[in-house]
Amino acid sequence: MSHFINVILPLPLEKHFTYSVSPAEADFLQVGMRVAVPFGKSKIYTGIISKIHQQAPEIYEAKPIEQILDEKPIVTATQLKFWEWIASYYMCAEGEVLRAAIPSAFLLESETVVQLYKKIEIEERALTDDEFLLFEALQRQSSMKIQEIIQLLDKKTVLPVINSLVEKRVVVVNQEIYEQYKPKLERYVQLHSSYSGEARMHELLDNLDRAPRQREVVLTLFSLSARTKKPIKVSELAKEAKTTTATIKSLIDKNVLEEFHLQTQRVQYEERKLAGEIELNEFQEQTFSEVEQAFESESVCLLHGVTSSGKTEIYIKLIEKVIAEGKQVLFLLPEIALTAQLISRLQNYFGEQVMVYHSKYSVNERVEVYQNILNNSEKAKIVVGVRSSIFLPFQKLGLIVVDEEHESTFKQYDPAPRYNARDASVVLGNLHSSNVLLGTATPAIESYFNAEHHKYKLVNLNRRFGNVLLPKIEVVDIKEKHRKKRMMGHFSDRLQEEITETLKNGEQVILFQNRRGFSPILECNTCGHSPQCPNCDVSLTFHNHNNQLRCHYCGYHMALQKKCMKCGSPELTTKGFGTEQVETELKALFPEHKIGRMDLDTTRGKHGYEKIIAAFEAKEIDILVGTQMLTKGLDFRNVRLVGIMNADTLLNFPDFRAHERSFQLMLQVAGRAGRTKEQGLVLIQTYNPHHRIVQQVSTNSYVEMYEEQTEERRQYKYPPYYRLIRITLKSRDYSRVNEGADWLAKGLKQAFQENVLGPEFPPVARIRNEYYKNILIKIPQKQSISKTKKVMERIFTSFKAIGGFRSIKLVINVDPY
DNA sequence: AGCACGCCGACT
DNA sequence: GTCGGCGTGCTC
Repeated sequence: MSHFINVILPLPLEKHFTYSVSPAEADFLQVGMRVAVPFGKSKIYTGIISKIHQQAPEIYEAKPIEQILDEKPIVTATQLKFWEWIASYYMCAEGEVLRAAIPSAFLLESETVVQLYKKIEIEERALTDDEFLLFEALQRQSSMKIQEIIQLLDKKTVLPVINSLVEKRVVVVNQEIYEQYKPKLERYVQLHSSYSGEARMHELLDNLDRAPRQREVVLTLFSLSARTKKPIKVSELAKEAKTTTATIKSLIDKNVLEEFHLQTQRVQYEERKLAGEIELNEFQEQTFSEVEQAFESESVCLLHGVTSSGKTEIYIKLIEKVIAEGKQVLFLLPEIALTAQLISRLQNYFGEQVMVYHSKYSVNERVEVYQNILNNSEKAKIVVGVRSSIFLPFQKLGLIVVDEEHESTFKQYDPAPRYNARDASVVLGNLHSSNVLLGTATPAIESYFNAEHHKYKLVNLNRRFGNVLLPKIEVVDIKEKHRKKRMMGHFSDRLQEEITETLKNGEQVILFQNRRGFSPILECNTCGHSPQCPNCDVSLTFHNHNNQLRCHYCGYHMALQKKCMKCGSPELTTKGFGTEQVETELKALFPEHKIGRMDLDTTRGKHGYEKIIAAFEAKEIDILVGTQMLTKGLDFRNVRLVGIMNADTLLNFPDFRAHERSFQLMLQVAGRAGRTKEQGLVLIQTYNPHHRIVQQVSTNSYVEMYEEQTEERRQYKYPPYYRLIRITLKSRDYSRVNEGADWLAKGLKQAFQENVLGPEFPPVARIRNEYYKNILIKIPQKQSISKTKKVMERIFTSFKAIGGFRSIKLVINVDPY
């Protein structure tokens, strides 16, 4: 009886692939293990076993596997079910989910390398120019990857060259497999075995009489090993003996010492004192028991707690209970870098039981976190991470906390799977029979809607911690201020006044400037032309710090032009203003105060955020100017004033969620003010002081905002009443996109009638020389999602069957955000 | 996705 | 006339 396995490959292919295995292999293998398999002509991929069976495929012969890569499964059965759900709900291949779900170091892949054939005696004349070039290069470096050869020869098709050289027996082609995960090894030393025994030791010390440094090292080693009984690290010994590793090395070379390696954990935390018990105040206590009660009847609970009401303490108490039951906890955050404060609070409380998982970790660090969770190790009881942490191999998940649940960063945009970690964690919670807590000061309309309609439980907490008053919010009408000439640049007299006042009292100021739609561009005063990106349909934005014009979409950049590129006029102005301009104006207005800026430009690099935040906390900065980043969970004690430079750019964004987002953003920024006893102040500068959202922010009326917004959404058929699926067509060929989009929209309209919108060009219709066009499908609540998707798939299949459309890429975004 | 096969334009 | 471009099809 022959045996087979089905394998998921990390490729955007719908199917699983079947390989043959020997009876012994079949006996050893388990679902969830990795195998290396040949795929196509010459490539080797890592796949995950999804099924072990004995049904021989009928129409082809299964290839045998190349290699078994694991001794036990690295993917759990629950994960496989979860992947299946993600793939079907978000309309992508399971292979794409696999790519996103496990650390890339687990997915070793083969790469074609070209090497010289052993004994080469060739007639150089028999080679073409390209062949000779490659031959020469291979004499300098022993092996080359295809990509390197493409660069070397500067052409796209290099395989004919290589094949011809193979035929001429000049080179050979090999498949090199890269195991990417390298355990971190620490160097240890011990006395060489030949020196055991007292006599030999004395002899050794005598011999080292003339080398006092080395003698010292040996003596230190004795005393260290007597004290600790543990293996001695080279670095430790060097430090203790006050010598360099070179001295130790010479002892190793002399065979006095013996070197060995032990695997260590890369992800380590310094030991810290654990914080004591957390005392909940009366309102937190009340909320805590409400959440617990909620979990008795419903597995998902939405915690709506005003900013700085102390949600974190409640989370901690809940987590504590769950880990006491021996279960694991997943704590999801929108972005790690911005929430260092929260992480250290969790670590202070739970110590080594907390593990952090995010994209700035190296591939190796991620493997270690993954394995700790897989083994349900004590070090990974609580996992704090960004959206991709929903894919970690939890064994027994007891609670998922989604903090700042309204954040759009929980939705992955590119590449597939385009999942929303908040929504997916509800499904994940289901698979684990675990509870899910969604926490935020400004719930997403969808979440609040679910709570209202009894899908989730709702718990409110509307007291700030320590009974701090909510900040006073004041709206400043800048249209009027302009009329009365009370503006200095972008600062109203009112804002200047309050900044002065705040600084006088030694308190700090935060100024918020939305970047979107406000990036400065260069414009010609004579003809109105502004420099465009050659690859995308956008104006280049001006970056002061390096005098460059830059494209946000493709990264194209050029030096700042002195003359208009169209008419040659030297009169150029920068239009629009961003954080940089705010900063410049501030420096002029408050020259004697330190001003800091926090945006994408200043926070680049691994510790960019931390530095600025630390400087602000240490009061080295008086006024902090920044973008969205400022809204995320930062807890500054000394901020009295928060200024929103211009609310209108947020409100006028062309998106059905613009109002909801503006409300959330403004309220979140406002929450940064007055976190201690004194009441804070928020000034909102706007041209539309009577805008409903501005009013609702100033009175902190979430429910009112929710009701108005849902009514609008109902009327215009948007979520939460309708589900959305957006299809984007991409192609280098402009007319092809148009034709394809029209065809597809027509087909979809036959099935879904008026619930198909478009096709429409997005605001930026060309990116990296590819044209984009969107079609939007609205799905009424009553309409079955799975049937809708089936119909869509069918239409896509006939779309792809049409000759000219095959080169058009289709991007499907379910629940776009 | 990656790679091979097959068909048409700009160069010797 | 070929070389090199990309459209088309397949991968267990």
